[in-house]
Amino acid sequence: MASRGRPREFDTDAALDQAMCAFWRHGYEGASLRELTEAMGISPTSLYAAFGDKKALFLAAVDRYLATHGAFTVQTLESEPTARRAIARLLEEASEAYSDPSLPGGCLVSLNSAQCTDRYRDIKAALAERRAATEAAIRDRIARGQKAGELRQNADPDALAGFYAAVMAGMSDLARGGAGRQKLERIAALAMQAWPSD
Amino acid sequence: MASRGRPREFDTDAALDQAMCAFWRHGYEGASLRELTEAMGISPTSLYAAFGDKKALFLAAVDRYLATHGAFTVQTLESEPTARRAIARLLEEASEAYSDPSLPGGCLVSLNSAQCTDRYRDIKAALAERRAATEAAIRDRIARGQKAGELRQNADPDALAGFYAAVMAGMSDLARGGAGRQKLERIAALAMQAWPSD
DNA sequence: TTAATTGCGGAGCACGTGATACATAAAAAT
DNA sequence: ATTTTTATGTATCACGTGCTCCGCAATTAA
Repeated sequence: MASRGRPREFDTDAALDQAMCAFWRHGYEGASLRELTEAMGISPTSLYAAFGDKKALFLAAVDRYLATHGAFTVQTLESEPTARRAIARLLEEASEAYSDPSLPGGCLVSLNSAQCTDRYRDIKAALAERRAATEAAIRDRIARGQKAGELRQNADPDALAGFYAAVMAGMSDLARGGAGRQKLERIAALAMQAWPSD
Repeated sequence: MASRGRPREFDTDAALDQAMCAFWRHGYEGASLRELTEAMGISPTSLYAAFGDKKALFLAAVDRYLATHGAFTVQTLESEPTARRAIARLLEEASEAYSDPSLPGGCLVSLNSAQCTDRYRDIKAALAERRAATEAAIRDRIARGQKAGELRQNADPDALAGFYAAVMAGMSDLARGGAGRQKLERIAALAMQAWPSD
């Protein structure tokens, strides 16, 4: 490999983590270049050389988020034996993750979907894509359980997925407003009452 | 009355309606002075003379919203005979209101609670206050129904209110992302499955 | 040693923001 | 009529934004 010129004086991944936190805390537009560079510990020049522009940095931070703090969604859906237990644990994991006092609170993707202005339609589109992917993953997991005979045949995986996606969005929203883990867990428990028995 | 000097050349209420729409569409920070003045059809000077500053205009627009498009919440909670029917219709009304194609979509208060940056803490606080009031109204309606024997005694009005507030926030969020009335109504119907029978 | 390549920091650019100063216009009070 | 009060339009202001230019430092290639 042996890069030619002067080597980087900062760790790209560590800097990206800091950028992710800044975007998580203040949103895409709310996180100014000044805040970003200060959090990352680098100068604007280095930021643009390493990541392109603010938009590209944000998208990289979103991917980073989905690979770390947001990874529980896909993982949980895969790791439980039944659809019902998968959704139940998904909501429990969300309750814990969204209310973690050592983190900005809520879901980075949900928050930025709501926060981001129409001015940046490509970013909104990218975020909408991720959310749609999550909802699709929920739907697929439910449909799989239905095929396995866990749910009654007239249950609607699409409607259920929409419902649980809305609940998670609402949980993220409330968490951002200061709701604690216990409150989120109560919401999660009540949401499971909507599960079609038999 | 007989105001002393030169009379206004524009209708204050009509201008406020336009400002409300602009804030609803683009959020507090996203609605620039230029957009506001163009929508309201007045100059910056007139705006500041009539409403104070951007912050005061926004708060006035929020009150206007709650008195018009957002009035269905309180009204519905009061006008139905049982708590269950009140909540059910609340969600149905929200499905319709949030997905109205002739309006910006979602709830102005929810959206701005999520959109508004930490930079404007007083605005966030004012919005949080309104949301808390709505959740309290839901809780009170449920508690009233419980006292009337509609719900079983071990039901938790506080938890239920948190749940339905979260569902409404999620519905507003999804509506903003383009979800139609049918999708919201399915969410509403599933949310009612969480209602404690007997 | 010399040249080429790449990263770094500070200064600063063009632009959009919320908000205002100023002169003028239109009404009531004297 | 003259003065006083209020509203309006234009032309800005100071500031923060995302972003870049330029001179220099640090490394490899020849």
